[in-house]
Amino acid sequence: MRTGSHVRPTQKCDLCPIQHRSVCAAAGGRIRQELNRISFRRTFAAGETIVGEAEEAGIVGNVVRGVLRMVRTIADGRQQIVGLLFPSDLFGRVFASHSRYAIEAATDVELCCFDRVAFEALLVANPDVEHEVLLSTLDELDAAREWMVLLGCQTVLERVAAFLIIVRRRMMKTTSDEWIPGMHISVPIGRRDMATYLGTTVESISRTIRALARRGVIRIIDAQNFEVVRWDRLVALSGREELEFDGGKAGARDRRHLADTGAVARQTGTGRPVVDMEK
Amino acid sequence: MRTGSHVRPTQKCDLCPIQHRSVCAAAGGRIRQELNRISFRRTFAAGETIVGEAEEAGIVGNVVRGVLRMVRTIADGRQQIVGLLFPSDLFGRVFASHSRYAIEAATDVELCCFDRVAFEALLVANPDVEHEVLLSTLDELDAAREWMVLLGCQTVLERVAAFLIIVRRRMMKTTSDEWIPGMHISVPIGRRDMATYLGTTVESISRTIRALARRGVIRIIDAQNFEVVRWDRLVALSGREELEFDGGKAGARDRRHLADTGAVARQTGTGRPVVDMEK
DNA sequence: CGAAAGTGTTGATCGGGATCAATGAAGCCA
DNA sequence: TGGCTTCATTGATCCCGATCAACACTTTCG
Repeated sequence: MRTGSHVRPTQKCDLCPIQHRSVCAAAGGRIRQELNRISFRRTFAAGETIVGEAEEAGIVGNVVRGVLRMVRTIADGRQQIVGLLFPSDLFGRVFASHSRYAIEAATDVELCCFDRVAFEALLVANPDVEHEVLLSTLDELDAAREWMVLLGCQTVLERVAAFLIIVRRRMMKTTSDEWIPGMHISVPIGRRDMATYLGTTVESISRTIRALARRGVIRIIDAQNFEVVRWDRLVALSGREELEFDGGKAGARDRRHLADTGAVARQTGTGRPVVDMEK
Repeated sequence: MRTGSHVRPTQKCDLCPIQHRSVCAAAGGRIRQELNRISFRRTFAAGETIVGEAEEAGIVGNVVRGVLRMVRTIADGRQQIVGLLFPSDLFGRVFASHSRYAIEAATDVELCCFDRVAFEALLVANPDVEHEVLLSTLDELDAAREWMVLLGCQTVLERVAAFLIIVRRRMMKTTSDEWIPGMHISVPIGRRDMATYLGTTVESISRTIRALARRGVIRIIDAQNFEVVRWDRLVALSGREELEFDGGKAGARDRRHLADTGAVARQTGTGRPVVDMEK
């Protein structure tokens, strides 16, 4: 008994944990099969380089499992992580032959890869898919700018608090921010990467996390796992009453009146708040 | 004597100084006329707000003349400029009802505006134009990440040097970086905006610019105009031997070997270089 | 199994740049 | 013309966080 040719055989995409997210979710039927055809899985161990800095970047793709870091190294060896990529995030740079930063495995990772040129051709041939890529690029741009704010004018304490909040959101695959008692945050990367992402040092990261625990905001389970004891205080310490990091649509509050009434006026300096880490 | 209806009358786009740049350059014939139909010009004086932070953003468009700043204000009044927009840059956020930062006139500006929803419809109906928007969004993302590096791990001196280089490139409408003796840099914004963009203070900006002059790198003509005396040193001081800020495609050098051989290894801290501002 | 390397923590010290303060110059308007 | 505001600059001081150093603990590997 033969099955009709119109019955599609089970394909690797059908078993993919992220098939309902990212560009894959937007691709139906024919396009899905085309993606399936040109994709290939690769795994990398923590620390391996997927794409070297300024190297010819032949592949793009999705993170299936694990975390990637995008890292820029400047002349004298200083480094800055410009983004972490979690499952369902796109990695690589479409429509440019060279990446401007290295893409490395921050943990063991599993990737769904496409030949860059083939993927670009698919995008151009399928405006719906390209539209999804545009939407996700716009979200990444918003997130990058939020990070600029963090790096440009917030304290290390605020950066760490914001980082924990973001990690929770990304690891929990949720966009909601309600707090469940005993909520757990599992940070998938080490102090080094945290420091390189937050524009600070491992020592400052360590001290700041300890300070959060001492203040009763979190409880340290081990170096990578924390229990959130006071979610509200964690949010407050991040320096923003609303957290609009990635994906969340901003609230409607208009802050212009602050400047307009002169109640705050434009700041003279960076105006970093005084915080006492010791208590 | 009547002209044939196939002869298109002169339209405002035909007189536009940026008609050969931005999305307009990619739009030919019919699409150009459609853009022409839905666009409208508006001017704002320096300091005026085009779109308030987190406000319903009904318009997007192109900068025709002048400079816009995208500024984020956090709870206690601290601010960070997350981008400056020069002529031919797109402003506003397509495919989202709210902007995450205010868009303000940094100088007197002239804008070519579109109703956001109408522009989005045009993009969806014209994949070629949407493709151009994707390309420019990807470039903006690269630029935002370069800025993250600057804010995250570079000194104020490096930030100021990099800023001057970027301003020169954007104001001169060129992507080339060759240096002409007596080259002039005209900074269109004041110390306040420079500080808010560079994540520092007006005092530090002032001191750093003076230090550059004292070292013979630049000559100060007035507060906003400088002559570049030593372009090579300015580039060196920016902390990068190649300047890949916005639009420039990265060179092919691969720096992984540094880490791989352990010659530099991964930095422990931010490793900011020691510089003596006084000489 | 012991040496070596990597990771996280804590203490002591230092410095780049923020903050506070004061001045001069330039634009604005009644 | 003179008060008023904004802007740029310079000096004095302070402090957050980088740096340097030491140590415990874990993992790796010959």
